[in-house]
Amino acid sequence: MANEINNFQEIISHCKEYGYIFQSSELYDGLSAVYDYGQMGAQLKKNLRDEWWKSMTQMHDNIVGIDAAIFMHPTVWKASGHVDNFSDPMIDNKDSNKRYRVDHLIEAHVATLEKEAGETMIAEMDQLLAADDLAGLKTLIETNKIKCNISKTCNWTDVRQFNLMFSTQIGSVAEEADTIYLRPETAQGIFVNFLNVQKTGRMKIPFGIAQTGKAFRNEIVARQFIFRMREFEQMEMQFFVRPGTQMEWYNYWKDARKKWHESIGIPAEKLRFHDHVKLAHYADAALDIEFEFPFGWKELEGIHSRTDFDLTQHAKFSKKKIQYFDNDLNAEGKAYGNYTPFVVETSVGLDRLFLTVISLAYQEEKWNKEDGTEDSRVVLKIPAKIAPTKLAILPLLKKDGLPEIATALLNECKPHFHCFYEEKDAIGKRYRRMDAIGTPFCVTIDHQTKEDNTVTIRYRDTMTQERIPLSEVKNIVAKGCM
RNA sequence: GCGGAAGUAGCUCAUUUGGUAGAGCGAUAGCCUUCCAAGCUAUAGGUGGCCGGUUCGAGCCCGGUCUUCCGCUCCA
Repeated sequence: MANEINNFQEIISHCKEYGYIFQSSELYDGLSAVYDYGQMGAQLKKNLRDEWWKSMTQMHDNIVGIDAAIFMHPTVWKASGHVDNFSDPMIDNKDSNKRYRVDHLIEAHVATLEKEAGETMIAEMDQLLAADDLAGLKTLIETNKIKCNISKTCNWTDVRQFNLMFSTQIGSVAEEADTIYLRPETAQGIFVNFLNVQKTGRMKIPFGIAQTGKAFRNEIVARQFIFRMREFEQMEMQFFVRPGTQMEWYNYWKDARKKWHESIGIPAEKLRFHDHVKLAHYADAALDIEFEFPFGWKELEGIHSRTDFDLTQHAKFSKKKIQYFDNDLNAEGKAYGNYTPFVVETSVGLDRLFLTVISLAYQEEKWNKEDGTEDSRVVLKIPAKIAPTKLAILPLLKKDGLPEIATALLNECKPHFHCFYEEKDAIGKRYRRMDAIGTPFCVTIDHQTKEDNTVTIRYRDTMTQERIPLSEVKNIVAKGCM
């Protein structure tokens, strides 16, 4: 484990040194748990996003993609339950440093009381919660001598409100009614557009709506590099199904999503399922696809069976009917008719996926050269199809007409994939630089090229090289990146 | 949020008890060489995270603060 932690720090350093990830506002000492993607990182992230987008929307006839706004009507978050569930009064015990949700603490205490006294206390608590009376809640806890389970003391901090949603105002006048939130999840943008997409796209159930985009959570503790950030990007797809079939689709997507991760080079043994025991208020089944990060097994993607909770809630809060008319015939030969679809959600953290790919790709290699001396390199073995730069074009010398041939090759290739051209420094050094940023293919133009129109192609992962026709470079690299 | 550790050049680090900061690698320009970090020359890059205090004098001592990592906690 010590090695792995060490390794994790080296990955973080490497990400910075080679333009993958920088801390946000580093010039001003940084902003906690916010990161920027650099020139290499932005491209890798885009490639991951594109790969996901293609697998969802292009490869499934019945899934379409949308791009909903980050700002949404405030009532959306009341309907979704985020206003109630995302902002909880909390209190800390100063002796044990244990933090409790105030309502949980009081409810646990109530469970030890007589029925009548308990009900009185719950009623009092509800009143205080409704009035946002934080001082009153603390008084309630203290007068009833509610103790911490660990320290067995009543040494409490003040009750504080933690709201995991960021808020801001729309319009220039700061009034209560104008407060809006930065979305804490992208899913609601899909739910509120369910009818728009279904009707304009003439979608038939079962069908899905996919979306990628930023979401924001004011985490109490945000840490572990880009694993838990305050601003992060989700890639999610809501799959609308006929009520009663949700478990079938839940299992379908569970397998489909794991296979997708494997398709971008994540080894199966580094992935596992983790079923949720305690379910969220909206779900009837939920699991995580976990990856073995350098700091342990952690959630990479969530698969949730969200029932009809979200659509029902939005129908209720908007006072509009959100239903689907299903013309398919059931076993009795009658149309299924009107119903509120059930939803199976797949939701990946793009930043987590990025971290997964980088932590798998990062390798330090050592070997002995022919003369017996030791040699080494740091290489990012990013699968070719998601690597930020696909091909480096390197004239062996920057004279004798070699740069001209190289430039012509560059111009031929760059409309098709991302290339990098370099004529400085010894060839070995240039190879190492390409290893460090994860370029899967290098092509070197030398004097022989002028004679027989062949070049050397050098493979990042094996460091082997072979002679290929100059005219084949584009096709070979393009094929290697599929 | 609590506790622990840390912050010196792009990276990795040095700077013995307080006396105005160095190296290796890397980078840039040039020469030479040419298939796996070669050589030579030159150049750039740090108000020691930031603010304050003690001191004749602080990278070093003290306080605060920001950031990161680790453990706990939290994660609808």
